[in-house]
Amino acid sequence: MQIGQLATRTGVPSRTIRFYESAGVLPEPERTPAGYRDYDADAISRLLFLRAAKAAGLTLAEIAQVIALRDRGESPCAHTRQLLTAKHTDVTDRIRELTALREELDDLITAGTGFDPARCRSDDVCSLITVRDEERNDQGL
Amino acid sequence: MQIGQLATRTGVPSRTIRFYESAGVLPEPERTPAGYRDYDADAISRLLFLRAAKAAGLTLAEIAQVIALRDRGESPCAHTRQLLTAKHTDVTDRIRELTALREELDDLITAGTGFDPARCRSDDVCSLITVRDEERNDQGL
DNA sequence: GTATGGCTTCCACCATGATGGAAGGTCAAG
DNA sequence: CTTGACCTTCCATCATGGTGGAAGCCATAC
Repeated sequence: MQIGQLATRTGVPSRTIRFYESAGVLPEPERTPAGYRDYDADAISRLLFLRAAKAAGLTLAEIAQVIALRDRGESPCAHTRQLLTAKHTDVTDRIRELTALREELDDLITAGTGFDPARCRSDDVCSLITVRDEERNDQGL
Repeated sequence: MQIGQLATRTGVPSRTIRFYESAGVLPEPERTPAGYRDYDADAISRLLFLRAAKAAGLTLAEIAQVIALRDRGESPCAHTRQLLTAKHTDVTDRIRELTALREELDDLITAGTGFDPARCRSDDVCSLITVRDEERNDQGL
């Protein structure tokens, strides 16, 4: 199967598939006499695994580790569990930090409530709103 | 205080402090006649907050907004509260996403405990992850 | 034959969050 | 006066995860 069909079947753009290959996350496939990448069915499960692992929050480097282990004939299960557990710890830490930050935002909101809105100078306000709008334009927020 | 002393006191390299300034996350400080940056004590708390917020996983753009709000804490208004609330919502969304990810990781790890290693030798790279992903696809997620 | 679409490679670029080095100005001590 | 630490600016580079475009094969349809 050509790269376009693999892309269609997995929902991963051809471009990104080539990028994954160049990044060492996917193995180099066979080539047709014309030089086209020629994938077998295994490529689909690999890409689906890749997609799933990314959805689970693993980086490409971490995913590459698991694939490399598997390619050496070892069972990646233990290693994968180790990666998942480490990731779980990371996420838990980040949630705790974000929760603390949310409490600070809570305090700021509470402190802001009850002040006279009439003191709102349009110059001051608009500079904040402007920053926000610029970010929206830049990042589609 | 010069940038080096600020760096020492906050644990943030001079280089990074200048980068933060160029990125608009920190205000431009006063300058000595020689052109050296001259910080006041407020810069320390500002940098420490920045470091904490960064540790919480916020982007510099997001931190810049919150810092701007802190700066304007003495003249809050409806718009600033609106922005605070929006920021609060963003953080809450992020916490929810991370919590979902953590639960997914939890499930993956739990499912992997006592996992039959024989299943790892299927044509999947590691069924520890792909099995879960297939279940999720079945549910239309 | 040629138009079209798909494939190839390579190089560049985007955002994010920095870090490194070069070249030079400033300043206090010896 | 020189040395060395510190400061300045600017440009380049890194890692991450891609996206975009150009130039050029390849295969098929008309």
